[in-house]
Amino acid sequence: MLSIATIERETGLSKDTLRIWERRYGFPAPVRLDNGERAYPPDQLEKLRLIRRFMDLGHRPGKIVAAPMHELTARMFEIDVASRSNLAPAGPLPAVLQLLKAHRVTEMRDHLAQDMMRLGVQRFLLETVAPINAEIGRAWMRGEISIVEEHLYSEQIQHLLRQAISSTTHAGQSPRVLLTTLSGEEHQLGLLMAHAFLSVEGAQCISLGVQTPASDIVGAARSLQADIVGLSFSEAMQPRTACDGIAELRRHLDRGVELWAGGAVWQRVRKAITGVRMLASLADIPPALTDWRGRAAGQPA
Amino acid sequence: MLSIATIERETGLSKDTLRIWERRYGFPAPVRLDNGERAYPPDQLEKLRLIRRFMDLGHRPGKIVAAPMHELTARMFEIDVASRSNLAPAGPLPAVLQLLKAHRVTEMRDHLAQDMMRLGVQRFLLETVAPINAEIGRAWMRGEISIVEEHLYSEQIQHLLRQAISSTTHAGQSPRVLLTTLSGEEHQLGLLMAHAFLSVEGAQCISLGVQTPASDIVGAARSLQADIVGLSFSEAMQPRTACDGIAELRRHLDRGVELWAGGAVWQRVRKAITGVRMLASLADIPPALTDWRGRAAGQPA
DNA sequence: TGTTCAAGTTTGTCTAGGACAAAATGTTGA
DNA sequence: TCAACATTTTGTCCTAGACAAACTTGAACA
Repeated sequence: MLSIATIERETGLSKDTLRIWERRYGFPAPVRLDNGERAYPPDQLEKLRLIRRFMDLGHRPGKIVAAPMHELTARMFEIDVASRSNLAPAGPLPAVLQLLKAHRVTEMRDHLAQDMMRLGVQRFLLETVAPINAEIGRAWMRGEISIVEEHLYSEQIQHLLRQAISSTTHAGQSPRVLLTTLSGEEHQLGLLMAHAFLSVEGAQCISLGVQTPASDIVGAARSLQADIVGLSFSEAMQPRTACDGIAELRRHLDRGVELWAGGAVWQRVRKAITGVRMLASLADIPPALTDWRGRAAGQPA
Repeated sequence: MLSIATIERETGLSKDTLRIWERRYGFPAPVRLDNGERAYPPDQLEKLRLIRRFMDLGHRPGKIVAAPMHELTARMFEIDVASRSNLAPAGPLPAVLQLLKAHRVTEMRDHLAQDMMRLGVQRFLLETVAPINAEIGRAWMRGEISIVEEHLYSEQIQHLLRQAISSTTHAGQSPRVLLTTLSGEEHQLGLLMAHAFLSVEGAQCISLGVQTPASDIVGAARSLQADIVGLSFSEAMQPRTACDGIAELRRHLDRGVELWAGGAVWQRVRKAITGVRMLASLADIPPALTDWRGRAAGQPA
């Protein structure tokens, strides 16, 4: 039996949201301990995870929270099938995933390294890493892989990407991009992917790692003379939180500094935020850079 | 003016905690918007950050939350002076710190890289990285450097160490060490230093990164056939929490698997825990490895 | 002097249900 | 087809009380 705090941590749904769903839709329906606290059975956590996936796809809670589990799984299965046919068929994906599930780490790393060499960093990121990330996310939702596999995979990718970054030129390139995530966003992988992508595009990246408070970012952008501040948001982040955080930062950041916000969250956010460039995919980076360089050439300092 | 959600994100203090502190200690004391919502002035965020530092040092809120700001800054200053006298300043330290404070990242990286080449990975870790880490911790306490500098430094060291790790042999070495940290311990640097150190000592390391739940570690050690599970604890961790966590893990871990606990916390812990090897410094690793190899040679599988 | 145990205090998390603004959706008219 | 307005949906914030876990204190004992 799981506490409301555990459910919040595991699903990313706030305690307030969990309580109000219970009041409005009758689900989740935790049993009560003697002291009146909610205690959630594990299968309700599973259903909440599934609901979370629907919400991330843009569905609204009123239509899905009260729906029976079998209906949800059936509908999600259809979506899975549909989305899978979109993507580049198979390729390195099943092989890497199988090696991962078998905990054959060394072989997985070699496989990925070979792929990176074959495709180049950018295509590797777009055609191999991004799809595998997505598939791992789905597999985790389905309970097919555990935290351990996720960590193993993440570590290997980190090693590869940092190697790629190390081998690019560091000095004197433009634009200068300051990369980080806001407090509360602790996912490194998206940030690192952006770093690698930008580096091979010839940008000069300075990464602060994850979780830099907004006020410190303002100061850092100034003292490091960044042209652009790039923030990464993971898919798990609430769109609301992301929007608030980035709007707050935009308000304090110097006018001359651009603010780019990357990550899958932005696919779910419609409304643009003034002065912020939203990059819902790594593929949006090259045109954004071309843009910037055009403008920089037009108005030299 | 900042909302309660922003304060939660920036300080890591939950909304519930912020509200109850206000009720009990009279601080924070946000103004109210027309609709009754709390709006915090930025200087209260600053004080909350300082309070957070005290809490991380083991202080309790009742004694510090209501204290006036000047008293807190004064006490923090004393703590810094006290901690400064412990260690003598050393060789490459001032140079790197100065470059860091000046945000001359590229030069700092080159300086560190050169040092690693000159000394070798192990001496580099013991004689350069560890002292600089300590000095940066103190400087941060003193308020001489900000989170930004800490992040910049940490990123550069990460790059260097991962490069070092990549260049070691991966296959077939012994012992097999599974490296990670427990949930709640999110500091990567110590883990990565141990990883680099063990790798050049000829151990075969598999890192899961930070924050792996204890139950998952048990399973991972089994399926990855680890000889040793290595956990890293940062200095910020409470000794009590560290002891409880590691004892819990020892109870569930298979008998045949050794458990090594590294990090500066163990200098403050007197009582040994049965079945756990405590390594208060990186320098304790070589004898521990020699030990293990002696035993492994005596009792071959 | 140091350790162990019980009593007392501090502290964070949980509860309930009401209120409201922002976002999404539905409806009307140009 | 698009813009403007009305309605519904939805998440976050509010107050204030309760309680258990964590920590501190003090007494009793080795």
